[in-house]
Amino acid sequence: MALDSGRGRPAAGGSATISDVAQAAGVSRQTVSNVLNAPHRVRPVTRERVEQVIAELGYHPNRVARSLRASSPGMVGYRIQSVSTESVAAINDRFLHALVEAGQAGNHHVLLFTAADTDAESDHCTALWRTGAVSGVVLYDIEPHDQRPERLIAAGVPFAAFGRTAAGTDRYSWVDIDNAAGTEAAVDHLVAAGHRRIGFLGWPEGTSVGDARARGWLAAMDRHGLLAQSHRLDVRGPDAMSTGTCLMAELLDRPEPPSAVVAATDTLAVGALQALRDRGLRAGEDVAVVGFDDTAAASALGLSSVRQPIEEVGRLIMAELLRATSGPSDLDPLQRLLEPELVLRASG
Amino acid sequence: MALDSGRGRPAAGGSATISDVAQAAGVSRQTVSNVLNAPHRVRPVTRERVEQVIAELGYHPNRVARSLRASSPGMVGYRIQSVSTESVAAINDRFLHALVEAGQAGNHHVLLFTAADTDAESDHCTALWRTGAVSGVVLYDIEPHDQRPERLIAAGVPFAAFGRTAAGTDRYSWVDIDNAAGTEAAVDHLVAAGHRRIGFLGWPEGTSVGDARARGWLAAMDRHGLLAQSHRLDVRGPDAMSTGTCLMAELLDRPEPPSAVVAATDTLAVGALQALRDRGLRAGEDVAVVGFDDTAAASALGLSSVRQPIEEVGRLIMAELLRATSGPSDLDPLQRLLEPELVLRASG
DNA sequence: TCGGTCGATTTTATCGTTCAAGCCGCCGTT
DNA sequence: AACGGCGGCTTGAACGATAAAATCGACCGA
Repeated sequence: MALDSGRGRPAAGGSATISDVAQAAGVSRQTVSNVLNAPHRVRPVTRERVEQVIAELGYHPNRVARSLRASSPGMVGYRIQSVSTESVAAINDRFLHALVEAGQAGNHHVLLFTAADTDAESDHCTALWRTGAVSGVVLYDIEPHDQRPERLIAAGVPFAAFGRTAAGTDRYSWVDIDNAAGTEAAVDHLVAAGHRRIGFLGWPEGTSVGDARARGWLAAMDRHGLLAQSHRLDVRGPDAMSTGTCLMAELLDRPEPPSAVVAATDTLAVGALQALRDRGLRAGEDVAVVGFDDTAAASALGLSSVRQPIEEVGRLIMAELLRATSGPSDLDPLQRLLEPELVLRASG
Repeated sequence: MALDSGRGRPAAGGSATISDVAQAAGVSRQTVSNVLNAPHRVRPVTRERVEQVIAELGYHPNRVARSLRASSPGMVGYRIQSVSTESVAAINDRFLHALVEAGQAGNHHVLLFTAADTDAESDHCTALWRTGAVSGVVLYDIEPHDQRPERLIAAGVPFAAFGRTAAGTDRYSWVDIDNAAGTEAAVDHLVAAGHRRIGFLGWPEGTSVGDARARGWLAAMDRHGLLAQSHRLDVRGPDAMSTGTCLMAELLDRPEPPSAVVAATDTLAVGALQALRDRGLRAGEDVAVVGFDDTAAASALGLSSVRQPIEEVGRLIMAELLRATSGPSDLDPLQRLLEPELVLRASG
């Protein structure tokens, strides 16, 4: 029988190492390793003996050592944003959950960090990658002129993004929601229900998501030939419930108020519902309201809303990142636009 | 000048290693290491030369290798829960954010994982610890008869918990909110405002958080001698907005309805507000409502609410966990009860 | 009987870092 | 001049794992 060449500590304080198992089973470290990673190379008799010792000692291979050898940490970085006190209906937690779940399926974990702004985020991502702490990072909520993609490309950090910039999108992997199609679907539905004057509650111009949702409303209204009588029903403000209430009130005060509104987020839509209630109007009967994101608030309030397949986005992004980092070489980056889906409830 | 005994690859594909720096600066690896970790041991001239080479090569010490050597991964595990579709106002994201931020301050990162239930969570925590992936874990939302603490103690996994079990709390570190004091404060405030019939909207019995909040309401009502006329104003249901609406409606239908209610969560309180509106009653004028958690929804709706210092909880838990894992030995576990604070708004 | 192939296992080297011990030269002391 | 001490640096070993190469015996065909 062979002797183990490693040190002979008998599994004292910490858990057992591969050398402990090797020694106890009377084989070499490598054979133990093979039992775990390439069982077909080991004779069944030996394998069973080793497996039994592994069970007895409660041996679990050390991830850190494995990562060092494999020069792949099995980690993906993600910046957790500070919680907004404005938005009453966010979905980034759904995204994160999907990311973690998909990562786990591919034997990767998600490592969280915080950063004050996107510049600090880029720096942190770069540092994490340079120190070998992560094999790649995930970016959330990319803006049209976001600096993050180009910075990370310059630093050589592998990444995949939810959302995309205005330019250079062919150079990196992204998954995005067809936000315009979402608001278009909302308008189409409202038109089919007989509405003609359909307002839009949106964010101020300049965000990728907000602009796309506004564009969808505009395109659909135009397609139905309703722009002439509705082009002034497009109102904007920051993403807060109070904004939704104010903007809706403003629209209702018009000489020709809308009979329906499409909101860029559930937060704005919930605010709009409030404005209706303040005037004794009933959502869905007097005025139809459609939100965006299908949050818990929407389902609780019976608010129709456009649902993003955000879990699917998380899965795709993680799968793509793992493919890119563990894969053999540089294939074409994934660029995928997913369709949202209108969920109908009492409000419209 | 000495030669470096390590291999001589000139920093090809990946980033530079400590050996590359040593070779380029004409010193040994250990000297480079000392420049970074114990600068006082290195002569200023040498130090500057090495520092310059470090900057030129863009060298960043590899965390994985460092972790292996130090046998401390610099990671803390945390289970991210699946997102509830019921609760419209959760605060676990605030907790997680605080945790990550506090960890970063102590050079630790948070590693996320998912698990179907608390048993799976315990197993995953144990596996993460046995494989050396984390130096400890954080538990969220401990129930009275939660199995997690004792399981982790049995497995030897270091942890710190938000919340505590009914028994054995002296054996582990926890931070909890004095939930009873929160609802007591709410009742005290309402009594001072002249209310006598004060209802309670809570969860069914059996949860640590829910029971404590109910207990606080009961204790304060008793202390003010109001139980006789209000003991039937305690209604319970699952934590959903619709529940809040139903329960509130039920209370309002009583022959002697409450003039104020304390809710166990903002979700229930928001539902209650809805019930008031359905009957044309005004919150804060006709009926006072106080929620719990001070979520974004509360501030958006002008709902008075009991605010948990959850960021403080996150900071304390992370600090304690780092102390316990990196500390020299087993000091007494931290056991800390924090006071919540009543935030007054228009609803009461 | 000998070279060759193959399967099972061991040996060696390596991932990148840091701890512990060793070496060398300089200074001050007696 | 011999010695101890110390600052500054290098050397060797170790952390725990795995890829690649080497070893060894058995089996096979010529």
